[in-house]
Amino acid sequence: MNKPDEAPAGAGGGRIEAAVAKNQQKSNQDPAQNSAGDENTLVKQRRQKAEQIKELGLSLYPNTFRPRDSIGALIKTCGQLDAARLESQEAFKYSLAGRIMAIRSFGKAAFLKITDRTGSLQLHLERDLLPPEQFKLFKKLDVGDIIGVMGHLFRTRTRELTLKVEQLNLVTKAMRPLPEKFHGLTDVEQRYRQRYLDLIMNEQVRSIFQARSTIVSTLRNFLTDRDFLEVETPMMQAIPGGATARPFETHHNALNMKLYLRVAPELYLKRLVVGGLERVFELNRNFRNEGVSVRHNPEFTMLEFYQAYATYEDLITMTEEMFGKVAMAVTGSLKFDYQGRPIDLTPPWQSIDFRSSLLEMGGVPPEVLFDREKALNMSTSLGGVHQRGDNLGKALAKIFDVTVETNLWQPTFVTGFPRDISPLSRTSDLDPDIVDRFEFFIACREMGNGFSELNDPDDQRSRFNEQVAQREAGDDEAQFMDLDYVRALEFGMPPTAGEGVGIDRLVMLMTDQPSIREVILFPLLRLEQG
RNA sequence: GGGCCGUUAACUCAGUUGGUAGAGUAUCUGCCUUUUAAGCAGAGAGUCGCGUGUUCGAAUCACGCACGGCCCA
Repeated sequence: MNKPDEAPAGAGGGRIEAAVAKNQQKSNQDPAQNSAGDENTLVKQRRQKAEQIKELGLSLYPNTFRPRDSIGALIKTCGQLDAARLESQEAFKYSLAGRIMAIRSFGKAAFLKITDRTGSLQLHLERDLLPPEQFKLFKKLDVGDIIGVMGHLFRTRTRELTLKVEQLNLVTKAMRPLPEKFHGLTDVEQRYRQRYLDLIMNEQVRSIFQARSTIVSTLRNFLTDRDFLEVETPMMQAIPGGATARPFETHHNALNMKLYLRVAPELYLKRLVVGGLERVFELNRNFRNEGVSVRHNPEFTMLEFYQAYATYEDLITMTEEMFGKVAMAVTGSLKFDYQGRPIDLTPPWQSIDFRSSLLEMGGVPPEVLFDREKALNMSTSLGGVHQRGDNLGKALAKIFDVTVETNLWQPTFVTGFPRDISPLSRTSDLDPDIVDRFEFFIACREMGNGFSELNDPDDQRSRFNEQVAQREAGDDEAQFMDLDYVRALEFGMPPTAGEGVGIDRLVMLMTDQPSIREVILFPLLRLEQG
């Protein structure tokens, strides 16, 4: 590890390492230990049991048991068989591994419940059916331990499918107790900090992340089926670009170079289109240095895809299809409820022009649409915060956010965005003030953004210059000049349409979750204190 | 950044007007070979988030801080 005085001069490395050291000091405190260093009694008792298991000649963490079956598969094949049928196949042995979630012991017999990745099953242990040392082992087991078992299936008096255990193996001893079986873990903070416990205890949480995986693979298949190439472009960028957002800064020691975490992959993906990869996509993380809320996490997942010889109108159709595929994969229908209100993804979705939406849904007087001062005044009176240099488009966008967006429950494309808030979009052939761009909204949330790409290098250079001027005027979300990107366009980019979709918000929609933190396994939290 | 709410045993939660800290689950001991949040009898378990103040006395009141949640920006 570097000592602070070895950090490159002027890099602030010493300060960073000091901060890290401070953080580590804070996080070193074990929640199960008090200040005297004594362990919690429950942990102490489990360690004693672990010692007793070792005295039986057993390892606490053997890696030898291989379950041949899974609970889910077993329920699928035998879940419908009656008691007589199960009895007739008593010679058929199953081998399973899983975590003990409940123990109901009667002294000389017991029922356990174990869970594996595919489901839960009840086990029945009888002293007289087990080798004596394995029954001794059972007496030392706790809820939370992971075991491997072999046995045959039967039905109990209440007809529950149950495995009669003929062989019991300890697979992994748990030194800490699980949360209470009935209420589970409900403390939101602890659920996020100790997501493993949340996943053990709450089946609905597991199903959210299974749905997330289904969504991501559905999107991948959708695009690769259409001949898109999946690529990975830099997350550490010397010039952050592709979105209006404040970046995180970092530093590369060996190169002594300031780097930014990307706010979007856009400019790199379009360089690839210049390079002849006419259809590309990237499904990966972006980082934006902004606050945390039910809709925002500083790192979030975005899908961006680019198709040459297409327009934003083509993407509108494609988006409807793509979301339809995802909804069918997750909910089995294009119609489902989100937070108690119906959503219908049946195409075509409604579509509205940006300015018209302000007039019709936002109650904005017509004269405000083309007057920067009036628009800024109106935005401010609605609670918007503006910098002196803010242009008409920015003012209108803020007004849109508070007046129109809140009405867009059903899926809606909004088109005709102002040019001055779209520095990477192609200017409309019909109106120089607007661009060939759409955003789409579901459940009053922006779900994605697409446009015909600006491929005129001179126009792009002047748009960057406008952004630089805004940055110099104090807008730290304005974009940077990227001369290599302009140079790439000078080699010629075919007319291209591109789109970005916020995956976390899509997962929220499809899994009916109100907060982005419920669909991110480890959402950003402040450091836990000792 | 602002407002409101929360933080009590491993977990889920009570805690009255300020008067020595409670329950259920889990744990431990004993009984129990078809239970379903198994049951019965007994026991142990606490830095009441942290700090300062008010008070004879603070989980409880006041102020500050930390962490989290919701709303707003």
